[in-house]
Amino acid sequence: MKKAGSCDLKTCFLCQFSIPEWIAAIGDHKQHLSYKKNETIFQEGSPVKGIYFLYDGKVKVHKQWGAEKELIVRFAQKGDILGHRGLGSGERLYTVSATALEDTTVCYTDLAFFEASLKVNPQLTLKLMQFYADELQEAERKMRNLVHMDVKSRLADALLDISRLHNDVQFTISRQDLAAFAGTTYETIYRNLQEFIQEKLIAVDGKSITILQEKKLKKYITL
Amino acid sequence: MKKAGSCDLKTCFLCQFSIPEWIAAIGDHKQHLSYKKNETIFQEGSPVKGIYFLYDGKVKVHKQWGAEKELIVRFAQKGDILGHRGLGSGERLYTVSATALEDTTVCYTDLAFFEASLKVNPQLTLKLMQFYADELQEAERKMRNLVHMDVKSRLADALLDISRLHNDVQFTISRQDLAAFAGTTYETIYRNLQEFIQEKLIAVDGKSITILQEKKLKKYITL
DNA sequence: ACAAAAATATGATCTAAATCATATTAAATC
DNA sequence: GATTTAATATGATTTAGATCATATTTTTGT
Repeated sequence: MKKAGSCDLKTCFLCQFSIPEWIAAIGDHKQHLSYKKNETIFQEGSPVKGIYFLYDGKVKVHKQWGAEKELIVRFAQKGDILGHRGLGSGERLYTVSATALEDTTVCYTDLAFFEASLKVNPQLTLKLMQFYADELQEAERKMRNLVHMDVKSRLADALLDISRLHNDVQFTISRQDLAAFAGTTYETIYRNLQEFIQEKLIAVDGKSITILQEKKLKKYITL
Repeated sequence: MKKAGSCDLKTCFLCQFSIPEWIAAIGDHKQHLSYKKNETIFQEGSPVKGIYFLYDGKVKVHKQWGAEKELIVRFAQKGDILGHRGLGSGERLYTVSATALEDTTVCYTDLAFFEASLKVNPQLTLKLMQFYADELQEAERKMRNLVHMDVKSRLADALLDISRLHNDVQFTISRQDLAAFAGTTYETIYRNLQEFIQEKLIAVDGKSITILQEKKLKKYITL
């Protein structure tokens, strides 16, 4: 990680929902940081010192299990807030890790300033609350999928999810990460991807995946 | 469901975190409702008209899957807020159902009034946000458990969780609900409960379960 | 109080998906 | 640019847990 210039004060969640008078204060407090691919931005279990906003690049938010196993909880993109899970009523520890999937720059705010921002900007608090509600809905939907859907359906869901995020039928992701996101193993993802390719629902070229028949993929989910 | 008297204006989440001047307004807007055991308070997929606060009784918050299968996301208790998952940025539909596990009374507020309350009481908004953060952490922890822990460990976790909720090593729950909470089937729960009984970690009498050795149960989780 | 429905108990069977094993290829690092 | 490390490919084997089947007990509605 190294420090870099400053951000445009427009893009991130914090700037977008703060009152104009507060933006200057944000400028004073924000730090611009950059991370290389595969670098850890913060680690599950370590104390929360601040909140991050993704400025450029791609980040996975994930939980570790032992040495080998992980679960990817979310992929974050430009503008997204990172580290807000630490704001609960319990101990202030990150409950997830964040790792750069490509070279990434983020804005960083220490916790005290972020909490001050919440006090000053009711709109920000409200939006953040709404964002939590959305994430909670999604987490619980995924929980249900893990319990009641088979891997192939979960893979279909994951692919559509990632496609929606990228706003493109084509995107790039490792099988490993896909497995951690769908809540299964590499081998199982490999086999089910093969099936989707055979059925011509997707096309694959290296790490690049293209969704060919969104409709049919969707049918796997409502089963 | 039938309407009943009014509540004490002290217990619920809304009253607890609103400024004193607002309490009168709450009194004017709140409705006291009562539900019999097994009655549905609200149903997944139906439009959100308001927010509920559990005043007395016990409620399960759950997602349906097809006709037979469910996943219990949370057990709610006195004071707890219900229906807040519907406050996300998307369509205002309940994403879960709430069903009374015993005779229950709740306070009800229409959505407009609740949103007004949020505007008037920054403290309430902040507390609600914190509550979301906690629930999100918990949901994601459970997701990880579903992916990486076996049923026996998840059952141990569920038992400890419920015990913590009731603030008692003894509590009452159907095997069916236990299965839906641990994300597995009745039969598997039955068998694993037997094992715990054999190992003398718990004692069971009808629907009543007593945790005998909390320490040892906990060990199952950190595996 | 009684019939119908739901929950529980328990064994037998089946299967999806995890694990293991081993090449091959691609990517990062010094 | 060579070497270590990580990701991918693919078959074989194992296993946890779901499903099925059926009997008994407990609840609940009328």
